[in-house]
Amino acid sequence: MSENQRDRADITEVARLAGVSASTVSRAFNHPDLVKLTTRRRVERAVEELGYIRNRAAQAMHGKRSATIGLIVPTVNNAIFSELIQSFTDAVDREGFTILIAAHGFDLRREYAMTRKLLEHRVDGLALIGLDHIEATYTLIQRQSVPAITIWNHAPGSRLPAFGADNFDAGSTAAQYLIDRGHREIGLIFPPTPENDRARRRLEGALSICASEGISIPDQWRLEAPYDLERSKQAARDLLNGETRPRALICGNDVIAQGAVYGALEAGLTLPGNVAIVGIGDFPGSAEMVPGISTVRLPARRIGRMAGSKLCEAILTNRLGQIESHRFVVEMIARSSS
Amino acid sequence: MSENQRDRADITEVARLAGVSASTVSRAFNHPDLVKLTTRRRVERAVEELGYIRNRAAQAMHGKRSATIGLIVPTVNNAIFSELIQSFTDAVDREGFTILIAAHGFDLRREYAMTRKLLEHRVDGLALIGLDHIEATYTLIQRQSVPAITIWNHAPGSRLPAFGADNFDAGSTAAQYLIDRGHREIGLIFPPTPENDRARRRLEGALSICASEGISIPDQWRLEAPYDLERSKQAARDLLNGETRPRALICGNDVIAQGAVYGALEAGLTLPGNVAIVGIGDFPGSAEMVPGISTVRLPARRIGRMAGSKLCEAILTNRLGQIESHRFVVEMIARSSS
DNA sequence: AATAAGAATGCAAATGTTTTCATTTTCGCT
DNA sequence: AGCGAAAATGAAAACATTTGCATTCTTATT
Repeated sequence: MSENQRDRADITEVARLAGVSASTVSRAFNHPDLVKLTTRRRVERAVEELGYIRNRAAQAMHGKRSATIGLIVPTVNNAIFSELIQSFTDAVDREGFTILIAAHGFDLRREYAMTRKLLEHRVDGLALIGLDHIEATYTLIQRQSVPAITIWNHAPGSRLPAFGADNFDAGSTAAQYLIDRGHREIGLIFPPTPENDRARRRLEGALSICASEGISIPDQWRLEAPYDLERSKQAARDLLNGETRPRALICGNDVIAQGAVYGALEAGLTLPGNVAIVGIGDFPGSAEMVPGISTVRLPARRIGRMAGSKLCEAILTNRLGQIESHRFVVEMIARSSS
Repeated sequence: MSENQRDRADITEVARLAGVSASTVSRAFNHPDLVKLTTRRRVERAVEELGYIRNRAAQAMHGKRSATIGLIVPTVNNAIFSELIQSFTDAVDREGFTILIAAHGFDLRREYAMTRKLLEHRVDGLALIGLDHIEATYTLIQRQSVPAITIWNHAPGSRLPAFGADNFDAGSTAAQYLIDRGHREIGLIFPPTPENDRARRRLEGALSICASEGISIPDQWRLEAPYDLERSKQAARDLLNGETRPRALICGNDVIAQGAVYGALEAGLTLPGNVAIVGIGDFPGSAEMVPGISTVRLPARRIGRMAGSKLCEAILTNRLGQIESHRFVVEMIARSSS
């Protein structure tokens, strides 16, 4: 039985109690300057007494904003995007928006489905990670004419405003760094790249530098591992236990680099003596680890903050479609792993 | 200029194009079995052609569900909750719900504000972390009669259904483990506990075991550090560089334990020879680290999955308010840090 | 004290759906 | 063919707000 007595007060009840019309209550919330101080007080008291909570859904129906922003990420599972998500969330929260979040697990078809889902909720803006998306996702966003941005990678000619670092640059920076220190026997551990433009660009950057320096990387020194400590640790162990092993390792990101360092340590190698390892990202933990991980810093917090505030700004000022991309510079951080 | 021509089709346009009434279109979405196959096809074609996306906000206004669930966490920033969030998100996604997420930074007043915010969006359910919340938050939830659960800690007498482990138990398990191995000189590094029931219970658990074993812990061996690698590393270094140093360390969670291990390594100590370290949580990375961190496992994925699916179930079947708490057992994982 | 301007408020329409109830269509039988 | 039942559809009300327009109340000015 237990009748679900959801007696949530609505605006008319508040109005009745305050002895005003519903319009006035609405105005008291949305345009407080239009209502006399004393009545505003009365409304506030009624709101308090009834425990009224305004209904954003009903607002949103009015062509008003839903005050939500959709954020679609590959995963929230590890350190990769956590700083980014946190700073993005903080930035939009400051403007009164709430995040609708969805994770697709590096599957771009699922990403499309989640995009649809978030659009059903009439998010006021949308943020995706990276530049690789299926055509359907792009056209969906375009047709709905919802302000959308892309975070984490920056490349010329991107179809949506992009806030991120040039990942080609990141990859080549890592490679150049090792080469500058005299390394020529270089191995690579990267995740699958077909649906991951960030990793792909990094890999391309690293390979292009190697090529231009006349360094070729044998196939058995090019391993694939997902962004997962256990798997990357295993990959590194495999690579470093081979009869011929590279003297340096470029990793697709810092999760892989962390795994690789552990793998190397367990294989009884010393860093950087026996093998040098560099990562990309400068994730939480990379600085504190012993040995600290040499890495190419992507300024996640700054990227998230700017992406969030620029998106909000575009929404609030109705300057849609003219969000300017921003390229963040990467920086090589040398630590003791290399 | 650039007239923002948001020509988003609505249900009546779809109806017009399909040559049916709006009701039929609505039914085609919500009760497909009630509409003839051929007209359903026609509707689908119209939907496709117009790029129509249904408006959940308008649905929600109908007393129908908003199909969103609010998740309020202290932080998404590091590894603490990432597994939990991911598994919770996956679980509710499977049932067609989307997550509205908010992070309050371990500030329970902000948590209250975010709770309000999410209720404005008419979330169908709400999940909070831990049992410490200000009174206003509890009454708010009660008054709105929104199904709400609590994740991560389980303690008798909790005011909301709780899905989590008994953190007192976790703390005492860690202490008992060290004591069983003959340790009596034990130090503690915990975060501030006033607004953090999980950490508080763990600390109480550890202290109670020590007390019952006749072990007293001097004040200078009890340090406070937030869940932050850098700070906890520093704390551990301070502690272990003192003229008298403990031979074992219990850490408030694995983030602190990881920092402590790094601190110990940098202080030139060997583990577990010079100092044994145990954490709580078994976060990602604790197993892979070298040395691996001995820790009390809290089954984050299982907790998140069950919490998500139980909450959805309650919402979908309208069995609100009768969600059953579930206590997950903890398990000591011995690795090489102790 | 009368008036005009401006401030404050209320009325009613509009928003995009879902759902109940009524009506129409279809279909199987005789 | 015609009937009744069942299936399919439509009309209209309802949901909780916002807002344009109209009305009423204040206040300052003469």
